Amino acid sequence: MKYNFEEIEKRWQDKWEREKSFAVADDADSPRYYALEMFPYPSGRIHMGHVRNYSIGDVIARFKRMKGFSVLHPMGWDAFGLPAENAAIKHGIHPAAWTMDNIDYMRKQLRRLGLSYDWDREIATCHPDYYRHEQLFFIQMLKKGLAYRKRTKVNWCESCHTVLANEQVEEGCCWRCDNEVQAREIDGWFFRITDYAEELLEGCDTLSGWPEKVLVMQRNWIGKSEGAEIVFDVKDRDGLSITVFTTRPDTLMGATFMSISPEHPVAMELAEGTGQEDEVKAFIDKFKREKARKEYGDTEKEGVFSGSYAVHPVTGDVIPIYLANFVLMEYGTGAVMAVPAHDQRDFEFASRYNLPVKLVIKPDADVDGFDVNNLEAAWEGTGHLVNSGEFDGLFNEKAKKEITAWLEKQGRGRSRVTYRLRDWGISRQRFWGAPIPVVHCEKCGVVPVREGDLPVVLPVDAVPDSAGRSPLPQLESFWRTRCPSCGGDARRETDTMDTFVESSWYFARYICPRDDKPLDKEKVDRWLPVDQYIGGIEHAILHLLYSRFFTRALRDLGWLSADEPFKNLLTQGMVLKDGSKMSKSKGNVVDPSDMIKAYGADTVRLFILFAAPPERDLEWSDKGVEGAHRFLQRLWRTVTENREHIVSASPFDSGMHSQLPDDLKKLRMKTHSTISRVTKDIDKRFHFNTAISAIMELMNEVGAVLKGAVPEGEEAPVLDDTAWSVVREALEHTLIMLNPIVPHITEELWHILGHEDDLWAVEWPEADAVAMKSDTVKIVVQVNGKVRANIMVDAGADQEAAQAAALDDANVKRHLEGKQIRKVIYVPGRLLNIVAG
RNA sequence: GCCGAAGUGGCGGAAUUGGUAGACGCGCUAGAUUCAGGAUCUAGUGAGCAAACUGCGCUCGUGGGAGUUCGAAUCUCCCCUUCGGCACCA
Repeated sequence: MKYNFEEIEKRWQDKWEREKSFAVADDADSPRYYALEMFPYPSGRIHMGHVRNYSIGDVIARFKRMKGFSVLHPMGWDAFGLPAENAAIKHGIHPAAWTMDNIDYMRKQLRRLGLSYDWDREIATCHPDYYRHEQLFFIQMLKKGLAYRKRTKVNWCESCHTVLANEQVEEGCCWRCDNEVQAREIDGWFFRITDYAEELLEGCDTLSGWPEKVLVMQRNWIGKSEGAEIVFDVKDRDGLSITVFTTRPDTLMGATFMSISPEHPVAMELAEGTGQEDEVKAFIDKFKREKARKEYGDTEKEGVFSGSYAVHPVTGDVIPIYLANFVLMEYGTGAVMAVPAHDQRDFEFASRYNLPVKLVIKPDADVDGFDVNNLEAAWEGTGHLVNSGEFDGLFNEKAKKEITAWLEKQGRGRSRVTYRLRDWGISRQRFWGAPIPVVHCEKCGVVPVREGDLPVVLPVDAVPDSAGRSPLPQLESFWRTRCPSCGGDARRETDTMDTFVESSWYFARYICPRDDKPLDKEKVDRWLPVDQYIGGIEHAILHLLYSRFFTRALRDLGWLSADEPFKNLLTQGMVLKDGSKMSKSKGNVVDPSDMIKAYGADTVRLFILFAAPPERDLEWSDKGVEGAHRFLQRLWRTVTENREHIVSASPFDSGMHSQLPDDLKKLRMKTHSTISRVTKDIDKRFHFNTAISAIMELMNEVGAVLKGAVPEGEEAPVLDDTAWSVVREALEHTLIMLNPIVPHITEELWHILGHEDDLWAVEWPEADAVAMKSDTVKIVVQVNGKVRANIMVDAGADQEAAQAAALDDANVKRHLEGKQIRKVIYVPGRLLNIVAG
């Protein structure tokens, strides 16, 4: 009987589809488990990264199902996005048609992998039935102040007439036309994610099922820092003051000048009437040009004197105010007090412009190369305060609090927490996205679309023009509308939402995918948070942070109760070929479909799960795939060639274990220790590679038993009924354990062995403790820490017995010759170490 | 620069709590089968030393160096390399 994987895989896939085998009931009694993989962008074809992601998820889903859980395991499409627009421009096809074609093709590819999805729950985010709910959320967020509109600077390409995302700006130029990108101020929509900064940060501490790496990245991204705001009056300018933010209020007395961002609103005002106007204006212009090019990061620190002075809030000293290119308007207050003695950036700036340096914190211990009178670098460490008047002698960490308190009392400052996180800009001047559901009315201003009028449908009779411009602002049938408030002429918003908005709540929609309302709270609360989320590390910040925010926003709108969307997260590594990421430009792409055609889905799944643990990068190996295929061939032959004997053998009665001959006891021990090992590897660690290798060992042992039973000159093994029973037990458990990994071949062999039930629905086995117990155990004997012998002792042997047996060993004797035994360490069942000298 | 992860045979990777380093797979070598190739099966496969008996035995070895321990891939410290993230965040 030949292993015809193509025929076998198709037959089972058809059956699963026909019978909706993996559809899950919402109200099942059994415990629930929500297994989810990041849904794909329908780019055209699936790639190996998808295969890996979805194979991992499928093993978990199938395993949990066999463990008795009701498993929710859905799939869908992150279907809005720029590639569809590019394809539209290039091929003159509507983004919707292109996207739907891709979805149809990729759905077939996923089905061909035998993934156990509940396809009835499939969603595509470009469908109005999906995004209409998102539009409702938007309106509710708008009413709650969580969505708002503001004017802000963006990357603008004049020749393409569009805003570019940061990642589409290459060295200051448009990625498409190479035109220089300009900074332009335009209106855009934002989500107030900063309102949740603290909660998102604290939430990180509750995510014990997330990789530490991702949590670190999220915490850094949120970037909380605690410090103080300090108000400096500007000299001779009545009422004008500048507020700075600092994390080092303890160094206040060392402030010798002030640096403000060239974008600071008072920059020009400071220069007026001082004779510095021209220089300041030139500097600001230059800064704007360079900023558009995004070159800063390692640009040299530059600045210019503003012409004005600030008054030190404690000493009353007058310090110059500079414009400095490294001060960011977006962070803090856009102005800093410069303490060159204790901040490296200020130190460099001061050195360049010959500004005074005042040491106010003295290191407690002698520091190499530290000279109070001749600083070579800023001292950013701890120490005690000097040159600080009444604060002298304080430890600097304590001084932070005291100085802040002092300022507060004087009304010159207050403690303040700042976050690096900015509000989420969701406006896109693109066509292929969910329309933002508001209208602009000359009388009423910005008015949300009435909830009953949703969805605002993206027209299917328009395409982007050849330059990539969205057709919406020109499409009168789209934008011309009436104001929901006054009924007068109004213009629809033509911006669409960032596609990350769709992926911020799709995991909740899967729970009630056809519901008329966005979310059925009762159902959603039953399933969320997702028990296991699986995807690439590249989403460590964006998608995962947005989803965490959106979940909270939905919670506060009353749509669900969860705080966090994903309880456990597994970030899988990349699939590499020849040491680097597969890419068209490198020409090292391996197409999953080619592999499935040549070896079958089971082989591809087996290889990809075997080659590396999930979180690590995986090196693709054609030879390795062949090896995986060989293993399945061997499994196939072992079962089919011995089919008759196995089928007629009675199931093994575990009560008979003690009466088995040693070789069969050994095989049973292997069977059950493998069950134990595989269960742990899949359930606790997701280390499918070691689970598979353990099953391979079991197969090797079955093979050895069968081979050993082949009489001289014959081909088939000859065993008695008891032995066949034990072999049957081993092989059937092999099929069960392999089923989540290679579901088709195991299902087929299961039926070949006469079973009529579905293997995927069989209960996951428990290891038999009796079978795993052995009468004797092998222990290692060391002399002075070096292995000198392996001996067999009774399983319960005490140290005395083990030591006696060890001393009986010739090699051990030899190494102990002429030596005194000083100490013996005994680890029962493992080792005996004799220390002698 | 800062933060994080990782360095184990020719390769992918194992090693549960500090207890036989190299499981499993790939590759390679030899043999069986074969006209041949492929496939399959058997044996071997970290580096060395030693050995014409038989069984073996011995030394070294997890990026480098120190340390803790009866015992270290595993724990501590220092250094090197690679990858990833952040990058003037005041």
